[in-house]
Amino acid sequence: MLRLTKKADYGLMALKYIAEHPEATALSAKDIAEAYHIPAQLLAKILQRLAKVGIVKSHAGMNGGYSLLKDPRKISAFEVIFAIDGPLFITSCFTHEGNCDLTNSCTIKEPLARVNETISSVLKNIHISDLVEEGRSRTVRELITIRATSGEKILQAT
Amino acid sequence: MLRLTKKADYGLMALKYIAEHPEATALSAKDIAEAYHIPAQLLAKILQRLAKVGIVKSHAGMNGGYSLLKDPRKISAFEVIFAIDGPLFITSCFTHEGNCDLTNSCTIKEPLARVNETISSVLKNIHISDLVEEGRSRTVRELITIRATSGEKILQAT
DNA sequence: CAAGTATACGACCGCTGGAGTCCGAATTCA
DNA sequence: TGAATTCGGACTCCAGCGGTCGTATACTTG
Ligand code: SF4
Ligand code: SF4
Repeated sequence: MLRLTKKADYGLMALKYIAEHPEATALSAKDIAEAYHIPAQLLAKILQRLAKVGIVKSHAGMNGGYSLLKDPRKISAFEVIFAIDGPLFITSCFTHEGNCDLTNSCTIKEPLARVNETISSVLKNIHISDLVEEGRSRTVRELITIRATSGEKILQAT
Repeated sequence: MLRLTKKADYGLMALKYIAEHPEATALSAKDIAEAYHIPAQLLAKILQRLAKVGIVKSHAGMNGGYSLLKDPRKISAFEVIFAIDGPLFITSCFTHEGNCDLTNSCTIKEPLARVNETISSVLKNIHISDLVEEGRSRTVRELITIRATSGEKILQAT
């Protein structure tokens, strides 16, 4: 259930790695791949996707590589995942709007859409700068505070 | 990204349907399947899974079917999804503990685990009774209130 | 300019796992 | 007993993920 693709995983790792090495003007895909023992070619493709949406900048030629284009604090996990895996969400109706032929008879669609929204906002509030900080300062208390109240208490018609 | 399986989807729909019809002692899988236009056989298997974990009770024989075993308010979306799709989570390392061979070199694992935790708690706070209410009282303000603060502000070493 | 090194990009492929089907056995009601 | 129904596993089908390859292209250095 609810799996995050490995590509997105790699993408986040790579971004974190780049953010941790601001001294380098550009980091080649191969370097990053070797640092984490992940297939270089695959990482390259991922970074290309990220370059396309303007998260990262690519420098061709020797001593080339990738460098951050945006402030690490401004890059949310959401947009990274979105750029890599596309607009795929839990409901599978919702985004493709109506591929699931049950869209009208389904009564569960709307509540799930709200759950969807919730998860999205969680991811949107996580930035790769947070991941970097995570590595430096040990034992973090809480990265996210979430308070999801039980619903039925808030549930009231307007 | 982050897809919820259709089986889990169906499971939630079925449970909601059963919860909406407390007058019936038992509802056959076929009836529910026809109501939502989903394959009956598949739904049957889903309900069997739910019966196994004690969420629902199966009655064999004619006029048989399934009935809720627990209070709708006590059945969380989390346990339903868990029962159907198994312990599959976003990280894919985390639960299978160490199938991803990068577990040690990966620096992103822990933050993601926390995200995982967050999403889980969201699902745990949603019960099928909420879904039923959703259908009756129109225009619900908010089923879930979430406040995910930006992390870095809370981020402090102990 | 030419060589060498890097990314760019699309085609390609094996395989896992989700979606769905089938069928025989067990169970219960009439 | 017989009809109706669930039970449960085995099975097929196929989209999509993870990963590879090859070629085109762009840049740097000498
Ligand atoms: S069954 Fe309902 S919630 Fe699920 S994909 Fe179809 S319309 Fe959306
Ligand atoms: S790359 Fe890291 S976060 Fe992703 S599955 Fe492997 S250990 Fe877990």
